[in-house]
Amino acid sequence: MNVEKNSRTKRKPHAELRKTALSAAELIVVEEGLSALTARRVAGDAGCSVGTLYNIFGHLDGLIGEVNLSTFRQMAEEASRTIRALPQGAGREDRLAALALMYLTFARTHRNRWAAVFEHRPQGPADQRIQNAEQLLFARIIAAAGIDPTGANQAEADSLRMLLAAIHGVVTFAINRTIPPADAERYVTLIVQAGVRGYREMVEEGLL
Amino acid sequence: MNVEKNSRTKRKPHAELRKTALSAAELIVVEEGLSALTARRVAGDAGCSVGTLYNIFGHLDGLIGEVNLSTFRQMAEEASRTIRALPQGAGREDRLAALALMYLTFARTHRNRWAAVFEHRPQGPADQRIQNAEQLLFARIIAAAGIDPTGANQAEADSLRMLLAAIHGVVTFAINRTIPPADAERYVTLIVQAGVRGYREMVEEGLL
DNA sequence: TCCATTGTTGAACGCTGTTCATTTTTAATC
DNA sequence: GATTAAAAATGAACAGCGTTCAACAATGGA
Repeated sequence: MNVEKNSRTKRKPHAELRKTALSAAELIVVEEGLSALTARRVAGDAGCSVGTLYNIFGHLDGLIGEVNLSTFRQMAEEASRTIRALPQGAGREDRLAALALMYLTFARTHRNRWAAVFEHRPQGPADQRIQNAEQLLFARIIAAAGIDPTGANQAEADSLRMLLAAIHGVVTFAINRTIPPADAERYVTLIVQAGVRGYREMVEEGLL
Repeated sequence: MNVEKNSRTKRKPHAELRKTALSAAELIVVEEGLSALTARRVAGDAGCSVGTLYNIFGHLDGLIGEVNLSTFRQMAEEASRTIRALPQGAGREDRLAALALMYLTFARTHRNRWAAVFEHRPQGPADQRIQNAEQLLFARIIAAAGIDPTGANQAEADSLRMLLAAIHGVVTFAINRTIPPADAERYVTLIVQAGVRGYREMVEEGLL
């Protein structure tokens, strides 16, 4: 029996309600996508009022940012797992291909969460914490590719950054434009190979 | 009975207001972005009521789709212009690089219009007319690259499609993540060169 | 017990897309 | 012109959105 709203016998500490609301929000995003996430819906699922939600997160953007940050961390963890699982003697091409395939797999298995990261366009300045998580992920990938992103290798690191953007583009099209799964994996691998080989060739020709 | 079988004007009764509303909508998107486009705003600018707008376009998605279709056609025309301006003896790499740079330039000079195409996520099935325009643009680019997209060259056309997705990814990051203009152009060119050369190398090695 | 502080609430505000009964305009008939 | 039926235009109304905030409840010393 649901005791009326006036009965606050089970008061939850602020931190706990925060976690409850976040879990509720994540569940909504996972199951129904970002567009289903509304303040009233989260409040209802978390068992509090909209006002309380705003006391905790300030704006709804703050809550969404929190969900996306969680997604990003999950992705970073997945990347670390992939890197650790690499064979000892794997070359740069194989390493990057493995990471690119991981990204494709992540986007597919966590479709709504992944999409939410790019669908969400906050009004104000970009969330610093998400940018930090993003940079950390990039740094790990650059390290995994065996590149020291300082001094003379700056250009190499930058070009890898562009390769990652390219992979993101291919994955985006693979997700949104209904490309057959087998093809998508082949193409993601292809773009990595083409990128690495094309880059190597240009270095050898002295074009870079 | 109102029977005017021969009257062309009668077939599209809203023709004039439709154009006015569309121009108003495009202006709003260009100057303030897709998020500023609301039914009441367009109705006010076009000098009609919201109801009339819905009589013409059905849903707001229909109006947005119309704006995006216009954007796509503009882009396709720009692509044709770029292709026509190519030197006679230009190779595939140069041709695709020119088109990729055109895409980057278009995204930058028509930022809000370009963004609207990808920000808009219609509920129902994808707009067939936009998909047609998209396919036509792809076909032109494939032709410009000197590929016959039939029979044995199918794989080559498909890999080019993926290269275009990659370019889109790089342009997206260049637009949204504030990469210095000079770098963006360099990277777009780079990804084309790397893609073409990497692909060629793999063909020569018999990997494809 | 009193009180200041802190946490919670939900009605209310202005906005959104969308609908539809009502009114206005149109055009063919008399 | 007058009549009239069909077509087109209207805008108030509805449900839902993010967001605010005066009012209320709970807490923890004094």
